[in-house]
Amino acid sequence: MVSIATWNINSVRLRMPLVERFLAEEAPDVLCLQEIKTVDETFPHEAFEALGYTHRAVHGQKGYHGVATVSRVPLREFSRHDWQDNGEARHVGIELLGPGQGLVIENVYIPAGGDIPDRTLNAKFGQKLDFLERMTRWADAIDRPTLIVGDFNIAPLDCDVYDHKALLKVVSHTPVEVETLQRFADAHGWADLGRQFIPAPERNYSWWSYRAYWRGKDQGRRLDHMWASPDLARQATAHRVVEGPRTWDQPSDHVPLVTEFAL
DNA sequence: ATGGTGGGTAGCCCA
Repeated sequence: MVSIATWNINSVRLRMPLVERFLAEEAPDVLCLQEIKTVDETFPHEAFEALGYTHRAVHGQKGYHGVATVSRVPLREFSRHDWQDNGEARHVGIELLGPGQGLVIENVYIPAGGDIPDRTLNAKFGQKLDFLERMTRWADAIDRPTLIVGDFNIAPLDCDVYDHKALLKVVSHTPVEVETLQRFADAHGWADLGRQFIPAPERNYSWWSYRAYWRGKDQGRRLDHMWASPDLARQATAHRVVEGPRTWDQPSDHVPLVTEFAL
């Protein structure tokens, strides 16, 4: 069995105590982090190594964005894509070398897209859609079992948000984003593991805004995803959303997902 | 009724 987790940590240095608790409790073999907000030189390598996570691929950036994949099983860095061609660190791909040998894990942080869902008024929204289009062309050429995980910043299904109608004009749930993400899904035939194991319309959220969480109304959205190649999806044996960390001290606004594979 | 919270960086940008 190989277990793989993904978590938008929103500053790995600030939240290392939460990461340590999560690793102690869930013990995934591989953890894919997004929004580490630091570069390789200031990444908390020692803390991960002390817990046995001695393998890593860090694609960091000072202050913003940044992704890292850490592991207690051997891996090698496989690729780094810049689908906006603007230098932002939003992807790192690895290949497992020991248990799960040959599996490719793509760790991605899709741009949030700003506040206004109109590319003529908000360049960030256009950049988000363009990022997805370029990912789609890339995915069309994938020819080996691959798992893609991360913060997609899109909640695709009606039941992936607390109020579908109210969020139709809110970036993360607009029809044009959902349609663009669907074209990405179709390009490789990705299986959405979150919904393979927690079928619609069951409640399934991974993010609650800092602004609204205090209201206590469970106004969540499913922005984080784990998608598998068709053959790999059949080897997935369990999947869970670990909501506990959202209630821990100084939490990320996202919670981790974990999938287990019979590999 | 158009706020609210949070992180990193530097004298605001991003989410």
